[in-house]
Amino acid sequence: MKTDMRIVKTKEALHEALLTLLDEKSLETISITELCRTARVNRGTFYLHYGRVEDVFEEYFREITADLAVSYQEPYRHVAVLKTSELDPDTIRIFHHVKKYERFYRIVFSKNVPLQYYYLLFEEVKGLLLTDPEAEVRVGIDAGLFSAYQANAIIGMLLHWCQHDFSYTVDELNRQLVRIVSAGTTGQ
Amino acid sequence: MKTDMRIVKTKEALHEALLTLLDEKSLETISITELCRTARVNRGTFYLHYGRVEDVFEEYFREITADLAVSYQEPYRHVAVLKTSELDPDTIRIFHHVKKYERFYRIVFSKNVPLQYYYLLFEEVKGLLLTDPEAEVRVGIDAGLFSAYQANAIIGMLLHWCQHDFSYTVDELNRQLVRIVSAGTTGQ
DNA sequence: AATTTTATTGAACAGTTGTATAGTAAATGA
DNA sequence: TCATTTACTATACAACTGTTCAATAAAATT
Repeated sequence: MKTDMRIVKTKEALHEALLTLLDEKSLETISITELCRTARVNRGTFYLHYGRVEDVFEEYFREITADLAVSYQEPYRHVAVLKTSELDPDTIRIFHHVKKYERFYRIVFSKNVPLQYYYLLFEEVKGLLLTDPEAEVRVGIDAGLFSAYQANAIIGMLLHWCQHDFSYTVDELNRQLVRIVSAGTTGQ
Repeated sequence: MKTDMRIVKTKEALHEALLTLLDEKSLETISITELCRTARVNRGTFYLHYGRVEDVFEEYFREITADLAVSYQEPYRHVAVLKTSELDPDTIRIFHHVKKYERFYRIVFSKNVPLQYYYLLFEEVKGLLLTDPEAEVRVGIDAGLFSAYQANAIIGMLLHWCQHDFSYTVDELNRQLVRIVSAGTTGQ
């Protein structure tokens, strides 16, 4: 059975209202009452679907992280983007993606926002690494631990990028990632 | 001039009350009113020093991350703990530290908590890496970006550890880190 | 010990939160 | 098209939030 049209309408109204309000103020300062007033949705209805304003934002952000995955799945020139060896700056798509949705990632990485979005991104990037064709696990290294290490390392670059107001160019970051990864940590 | 004794007393009362309440319920569910009632501090007084319950927790957590730094500064056997080369499992202290304060890190890494604590930890670990005696920056690699990469990679392991209910032993993690780092990413 | 400074208190305010209930409206499916 | 199901609304409630204020108490300064 498909979802009730009324639910779709309610959610769309809340999504739209959230975007409108985000143009004026920060996510933390948007109250449920205010969001519902803007969306012309009863506050009780809100609680039927969500618990906090942040949950509405999360619904949005899931679509965005899905875009991240999609851009990797298309096999044209973006294959094996996060291959940790034989890494080519032109095949790395993650910085493009983040730049494209910079406005959202500024929110995701802002300090008063809950960790839930961070985990969403973390899981997404880990997933990309695990579907990496070169996933020949090294002996003695825990695969889960390793992908957590690698994925979060890249997110660390994103955090740094955001902290510096996204002032690096995408190409610059691609080159830096290649250097850091291919330099490894032993072969200085 | 030193801080007023009344302020110290008020803050201690709030700290104590927060610990008491954290034994029973999660951080997000503790209201300002409840915290003040427990601490026997007027709610208006709370707003004189803090804005949210989380800010009281942050004050605590700062002491804990300070302990992380201290354990590295003592030059006995813990020197150069996060040296990225010549890494010895016995010199790595970060997993010991996190295990010691597991109760706090469970909160810091829980999904409804604001990113502010994460950044506190991120900055602390980055600081440890930057004071690394081996900080001979490789040519063409941005030092800030590199330490962000490395620091967050390690925190990625912590996230994974927490997600798996801290079931790895400290020694196991130390060994894994050594393997991951010293295997590098090129020399498969 | 007396004076000045300032942290804390208690009270009050409008607005928000989370929850519940009964009535209404709209979508679904036969 | 009609009956059934279910999402939505309006309203109400107690508790919490963020802020302000005059009064008080307790520090710091002389």
